Amino acid sequence: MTAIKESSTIQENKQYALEKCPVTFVMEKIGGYWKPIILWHLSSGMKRYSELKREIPAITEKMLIQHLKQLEADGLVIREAKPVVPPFVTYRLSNAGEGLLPVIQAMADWAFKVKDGEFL
Amino acid sequence: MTAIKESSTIQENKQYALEKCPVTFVMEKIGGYWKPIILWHLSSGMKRYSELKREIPAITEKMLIQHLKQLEADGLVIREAKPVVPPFVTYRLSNAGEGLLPVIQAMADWAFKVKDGEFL
DNA sequence: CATGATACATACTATAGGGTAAGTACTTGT
DNA sequence: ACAAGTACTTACCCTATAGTATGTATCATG
Repeated sequence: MTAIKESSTIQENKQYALEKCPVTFVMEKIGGYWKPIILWHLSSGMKRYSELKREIPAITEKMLIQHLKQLEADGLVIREAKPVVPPFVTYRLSNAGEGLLPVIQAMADWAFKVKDGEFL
Repeated sequence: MTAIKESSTIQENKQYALEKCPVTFVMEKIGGYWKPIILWHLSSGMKRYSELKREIPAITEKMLIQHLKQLEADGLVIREAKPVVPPFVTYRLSNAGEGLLPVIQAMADWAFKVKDGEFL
């Protein structure tokens, strides 16, 4: 039954969030600073690890690989490695990852509207 | 000119993010754990502070007021206080805040699709 | 035999965000 | 006189996230 304790932490309330707020469910997958940027760059197609590194110069390797792993674990991106040397590894969006593109697009639309002063 | 330093922190790259990734611009406004939940609850109309508190039982007063202030500062919600005692304060979405509803909706749609196994 | 390229891993530190607990101001009700 | 309700504020702590720096395996090439 996994009762919810009175003293509430984020961990303990994830179930609550899933039930009551699907938005938070999404934020758990693509929240944080770098994930949306990575997804944004993968939306234009499959990329090598080193390509992503070049296209997002500000990211550190630790952040890049860490978030790629998490996105993979969450089923949003697919990693494919060719057993050659030097390594050849590519990342691309899964079906679920592509399903996020409308979200990304809605965000981008809103951002541009704000910048164009459309809400003033 | 505010040149961008080589050693990059999130702060220093906010400009980059705004130019290159509108998604991050959105995350800066509604990222974090509680903001989307609050917006979600405000999407059904104007609410009193105490109503929000009741509807989101897991949130602490500190978090609630802190994020309401930030959302207000970002122009996403509008605060209205009646000069009575006990205080009567309401919060509602601004135009910009309502402009986020499609984003919220797109997120919710995706979350439900994931839960329904539509991407398997 | 050292260097470079690729795709990572790991140890440590710093900062931001969230959580706990308690206090404040003002007035009505008992 | 005291508690209760509303909308906060403040001080302190703790953890999750981000950043810095360095190390690893493999093979090709000079």
